[in-house]
Amino acid sequence: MTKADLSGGAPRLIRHSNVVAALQALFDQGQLSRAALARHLGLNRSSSGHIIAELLASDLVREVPDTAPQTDTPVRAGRPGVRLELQPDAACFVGVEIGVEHITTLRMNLKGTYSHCRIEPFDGRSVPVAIAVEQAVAQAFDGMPQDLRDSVEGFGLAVPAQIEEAGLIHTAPLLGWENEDLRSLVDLALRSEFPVMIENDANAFAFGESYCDRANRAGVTLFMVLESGVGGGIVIDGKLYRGGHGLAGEIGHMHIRDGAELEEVLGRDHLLQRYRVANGGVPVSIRSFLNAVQRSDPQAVAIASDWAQDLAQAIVSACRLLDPNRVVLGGGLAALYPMVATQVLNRMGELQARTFPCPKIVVHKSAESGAAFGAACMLHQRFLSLENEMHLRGPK
Amino acid sequence: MTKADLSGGAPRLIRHSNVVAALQALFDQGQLSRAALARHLGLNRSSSGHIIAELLASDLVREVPDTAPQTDTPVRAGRPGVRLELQPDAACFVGVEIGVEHITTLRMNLKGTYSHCRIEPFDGRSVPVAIAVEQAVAQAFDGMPQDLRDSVEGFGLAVPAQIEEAGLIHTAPLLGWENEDLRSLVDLALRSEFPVMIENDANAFAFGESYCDRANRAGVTLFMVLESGVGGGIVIDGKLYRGGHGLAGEIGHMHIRDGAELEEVLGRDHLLQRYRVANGGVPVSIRSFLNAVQRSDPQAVAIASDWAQDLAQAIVSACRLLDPNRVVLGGGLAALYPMVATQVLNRMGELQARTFPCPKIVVHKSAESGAAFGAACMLHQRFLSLENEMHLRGPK
DNA sequence: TCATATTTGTTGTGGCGCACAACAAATATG
DNA sequence: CATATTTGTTGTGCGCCACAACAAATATGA
Repeated sequence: MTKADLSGGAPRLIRHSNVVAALQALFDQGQLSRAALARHLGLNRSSSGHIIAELLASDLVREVPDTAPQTDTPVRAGRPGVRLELQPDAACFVGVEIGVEHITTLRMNLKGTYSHCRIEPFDGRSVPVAIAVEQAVAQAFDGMPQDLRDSVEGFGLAVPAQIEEAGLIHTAPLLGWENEDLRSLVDLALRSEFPVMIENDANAFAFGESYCDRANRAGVTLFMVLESGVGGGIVIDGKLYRGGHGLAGEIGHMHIRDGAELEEVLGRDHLLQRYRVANGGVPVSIRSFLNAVQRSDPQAVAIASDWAQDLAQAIVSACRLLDPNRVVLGGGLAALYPMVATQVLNRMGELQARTFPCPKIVVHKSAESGAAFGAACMLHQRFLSLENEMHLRGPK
Repeated sequence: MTKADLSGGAPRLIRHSNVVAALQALFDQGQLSRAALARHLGLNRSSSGHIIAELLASDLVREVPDTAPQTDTPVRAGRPGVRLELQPDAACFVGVEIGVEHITTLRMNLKGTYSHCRIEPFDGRSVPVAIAVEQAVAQAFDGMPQDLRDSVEGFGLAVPAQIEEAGLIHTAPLLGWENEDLRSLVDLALRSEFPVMIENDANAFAFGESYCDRANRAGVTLFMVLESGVGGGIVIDGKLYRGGHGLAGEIGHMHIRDGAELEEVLGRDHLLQRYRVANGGVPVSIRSFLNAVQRSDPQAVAIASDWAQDLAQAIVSACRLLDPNRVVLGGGLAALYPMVATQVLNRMGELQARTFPCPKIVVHKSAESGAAFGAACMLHQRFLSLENEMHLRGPK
C-alpha cells in the first residue's frame, strides 16, 4: 500500500523498504501471487517480480505447488497466478519467559506458527540472575538440531521486571533482582550474533496477542493480565508502547479507591482470600471459585460483583487517559469477566457523567505461554522490519 | 515541453521525502549551509545542493545575507558556507480557538513565529455553531492583505469538544453543541483549498507547546491544562496522541477518590469556592488566592496543600498507565504548583510502594493563546510533512 | 471445438535521484 | 605566500521503478 518511510537514502534503501513490505504482506495475507503483491504494495508487476525473484533466491519465499488446497477461489478469468508464501523454515525465533515459578520456552518459524513449547518448574526467588539465564538458554536450545540452530534469527526474553531501553533491569521485585545487566548476561550465554530483545512479561504478552490478531492491529489496545497480580501492556497501531521508562500499562499499581492498589483488589490472591474467609477458611482454587459463581453461589456472586465494580472503575480510568479502542483481558482470572460483563458495563455507564465512547472489552483465552510467545513475536516482527539489514543487499 | 508524466514513480517519492526532511531540518536548526544540511540528512553535498536549488526556485528557502549577525562562530578553516533559512513569508498558517468566553485568532509564518493575536469576547453558550464559525473566520481574516491571504497554507481550529477523526464534533458540553459537522461548516466558510484541521483545545495546546520545545520533543509528554476545569493532552515523540476516539489525555474526568472527578477537585472553581467559604463568603480571584498562599495565609495554605495531595495522586495514576517522561502544567492554576512542589513530590513518593522513576514536572507559562497557537502549529507541521503534496513536483 | 477476453509473469527501455569524483572558489594557518 | 581545509558545482554511473510489449494460461461464449 504505502511504501514505507524512505528518507535520507539511496535507491538501495527503497528496494530494502519494498522487500520488507513484500515480506510483511506475505505474512499478513498468507499467500499472494506476484500480481496480487504488486497491487498490495502499489508497485508495478515487473517490480514485484524482481523482488520475488530476489526473495526466492535467498530462500525466504517459496512457490506453493498447485496441488496444495486453495484457500479461497474467487474464480476469475485469466491466467492463474502462482501463489507465493513465506518459507517457514527460513528462520527460527526463540521465545523465553522467565517467570517466578516457571521457565517457558518455545520456537516460532517464519510463518508465525510456534512449536516445542516447554514449561519447566523454576524457583525464581532463590536463583541468581546468571543461573536463571543459563537455565533458560539451555531449556530453549537443548536438543535443537544444528541446522535449526543455524537458522535462529532472534531471541526474545520476557521477564517480570522493569526493563530499561537497552535491556538493563531496573528492578524485578517478584524475582528479587535489582540493577542487573540482563542484556550482557544473555549475550554471554548465547554467544551468537542474532538479535536479542528483552521485555517486560506483560508487555510481551500484549504485543504477542496483538501481533496475531491481524484484524485488530490498528488502533489502541490495552491489555490487562489478571493473575495473582495485575499486569498490563499497551499496543498502539501494532507497535508496543513502552512509555518513558518501559512502565506503560502497569495498571496494577494504579490507585483505585483510597490507598488500595488495583492489583490488591482485582488480583487472584485477594479474590480467593475473600472467598476462603467467606467459606470458613477452607482453601479454594480459582477453578472452584469460578464454578461457584457459575452456579450462583451467593457468597461467590457477591465477591464477583465487587470485582466487577472495581474492574469497571479501572477501565473507566484508563479510558480517560488512554482512550483505547479495545480492552483485552487475559490471564487466569479473565474467565470471570463473561459472568459479570453486564455488571461491568452498567457500572462503567454510571461512572461516566457524559456518554463517552466505550472500548470493546473482550476476553482472550490466554495460553499459558503468552509472554514467551509474545517475546518470539517481537523478534519475528523485527525480522520483517526495516531494522533487519539482511535484506539490504541482494543474495550473493 | 509538457511533462504530463503524472506518476514519475518511486524515485520521485524519495526526492519528496528528502525535500521534506530538508525543510524540517531548516526549521529545527534555523540556519544551515548546503554542506551542513547534507551532513544532517545523510546525503551527498551534490544532492543537497540540488534540493536547495529547487527550494530556492520555489521561494520556500532563502540565502541569508553575509551582513546578518552570526548565530555562533565555530571559526573553522575552509570556505565558509552560505547560510540558508526558511523564507518566513512563503506560507501563513491561521490558528483559531473558539472558547466558551473568547475567540482567539493568530497568524504564524513559515519560520514558526506568530503575530496578530486577537482575543475577542464571545458567548459560546448562546451562539449556534454556524455563527461561531463565521465569526471566527471573520476575526481571523478581516484586514488581512490579499497577498498574505494568498499565502495561507493552513487553517487550524481548536474547540473545547470531542473531535472525531474527520472533524465531526461528537459532543461539546461547554458550548452545548452535539453531533455537528464542524468540518463542513468550516469548509463552507473558508471556501478555500488549503488544509484544515480541527482539534480539541487541550490537545492543540499540548501539541503547540511540545512543537516549540525542540529539545523535549522526543519521549512522552503529558500536558495538564488547569483552568476552571482540567483538560489534558498527550504528545508522543512529537506526535499528538489522540487515542481511539480523540479523548486521550482527558484526565479531568478521571476518578480520584470515591466518586469525585479530578476536575472537580483540582479545578479553579473548586479551589476558589473553598477559599471563599473559608473567608466568610467574600468572592475572591485566583490572583488573590495565590497571593494568600504566598504570604502563608493558613487557610489558603491548607487548601493548596489538599490540592497538592490530589495533584500528586493524579500524576501517579497517570504514570502507572502512561509512564510519561514529562508532565507539563499549563493554564492559570499552574502557577500554584511551584508553591507546593515539594509537597506534591513527597506525596508522590508516598503513593508509590516501589521506587518508580518519576517524570519531570514543569510549569509552562501558558500564553492565553495556547490552543490557537497549537492549532497553527499543527498546520505548520503538516506543511513540512510528507502529507504536503506541494513538494511532489518541481517548481514549474 | 474454437475464438475472444482477461489475467499473469517476463523482458526490454527510459527516467529519475542519488553517490562519487573532480574541480574551482573561499577561507584559516603557518 | 604556500598549504590545508571546507564549500558549492558539474559530469558520470548505477540502481530502482514505471511503462509497454509479449507469451502463457485460463474462463467465457458461440
